[in-house]
Amino acid sequence: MGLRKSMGHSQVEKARNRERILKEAASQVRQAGLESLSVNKLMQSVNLTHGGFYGHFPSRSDLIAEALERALVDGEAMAQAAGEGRPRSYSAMVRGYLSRTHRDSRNSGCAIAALLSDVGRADLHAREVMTAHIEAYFSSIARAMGEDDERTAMVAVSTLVGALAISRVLTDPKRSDELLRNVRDYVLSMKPADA
Amino acid sequence: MGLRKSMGHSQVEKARNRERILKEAASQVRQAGLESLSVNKLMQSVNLTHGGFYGHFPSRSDLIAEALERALVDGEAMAQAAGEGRPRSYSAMVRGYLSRTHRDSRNSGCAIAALLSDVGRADLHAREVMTAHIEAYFSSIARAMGEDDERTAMVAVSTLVGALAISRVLTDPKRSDELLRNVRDYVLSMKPADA
DNA sequence: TGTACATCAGTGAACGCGCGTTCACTGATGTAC
DNA sequence: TGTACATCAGTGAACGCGCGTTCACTGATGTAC
Repeated sequence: MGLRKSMGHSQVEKARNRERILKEAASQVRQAGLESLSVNKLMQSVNLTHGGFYGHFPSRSDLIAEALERALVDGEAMAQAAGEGRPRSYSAMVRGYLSRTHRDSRNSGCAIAALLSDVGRADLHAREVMTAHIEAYFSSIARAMGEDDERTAMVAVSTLVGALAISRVLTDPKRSDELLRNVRDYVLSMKPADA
Repeated sequence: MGLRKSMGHSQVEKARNRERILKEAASQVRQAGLESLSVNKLMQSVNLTHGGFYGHFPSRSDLIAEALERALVDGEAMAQAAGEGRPRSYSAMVRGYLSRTHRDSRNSGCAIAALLSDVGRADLHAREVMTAHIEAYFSSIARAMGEDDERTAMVAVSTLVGALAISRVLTDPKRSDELLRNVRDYVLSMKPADA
């Protein structure tokens, strides 16, 4: 039938479409797992046809790798959003991370927690991508704690990520809230006596 | 072609085959994720044909639910194995959980860590199955700590599970080992002054 | 113990379906003059 | 500014493939006598 409307054929439009595809892919991957991504469904959900996909990405697996990176970056951007330029305090980071809001917004929150066990069994490239973001998170938490070595920060990150992921499994909302509160209070107390 | 050999047609054999299918399914699910399970491949890997599957399970999704439960039970059995009847000490539990051996044996270790983010986005039934095992793990760790409430145990479990899952993502083996050691030492120190 | 036969565990061809990927095509874009 | 045309973003039919599931069939099991 040809083109349905006056649809975009400019280079600007192409770049915008690539961005829309990637953003949607990052969201879908975070919601349903790395391997859940379907080229057909993805293109439909940004109102394009499946054939056009290959003008933007060489293959589904390349897209997945980029979508993982994007999901991780988006998660960090969200964490810093409330910080208004300056780095957020340790307390604000922990409270935000272990909040009910974060637990309930899987399509925009921390992608480390959302894709942790998926990436643990994924190919080396995916693991490299996430490793870089985990290391960055270690540093970021260490800085916020005011520690000069990362040892406590590694523990704190393990606890934050584990607790958030577990809170998404527990079926009783009250029990899940309770876990978040308990762990939040504990992790807050991990920071050495304040400045 | 009919049957290839004198293959099992007895009820005893059927029960044994069901068990083989389920055990293999639990292993595959743990290795590659809940949704990775393929009826064809699964039956091939236990040397049966795909059609026979439906004599054992009503559908793929029923099998997945049973395989998840099995994986969780197997993981607990493994944790208790070294205990020789008596419950293992807190120290032994933590050291075993955060060992390189456990990290590297994904097809027999703790299924909570292996399937954490998968189940976090799975259907209610899968979440219920894993919730029961998480709660049991909270209790088990609380008992081993000698605590009368579970609050510290919830933190310890979050930390153990998070650290194990992260250790499977990190691409540098030395860095992964370092994480396991740091978290192990920290979690060991969470037990209140010994009896 | 031996024979006749109903049961049923497992086989393998067949089904419709959705997948990732390819490709000839369409028509708007944007450049050359 | 206006016209001619090469480029190329996006379309949608088609491909081979593996999937979950069904089913007529085979032949060993195990029961009735």
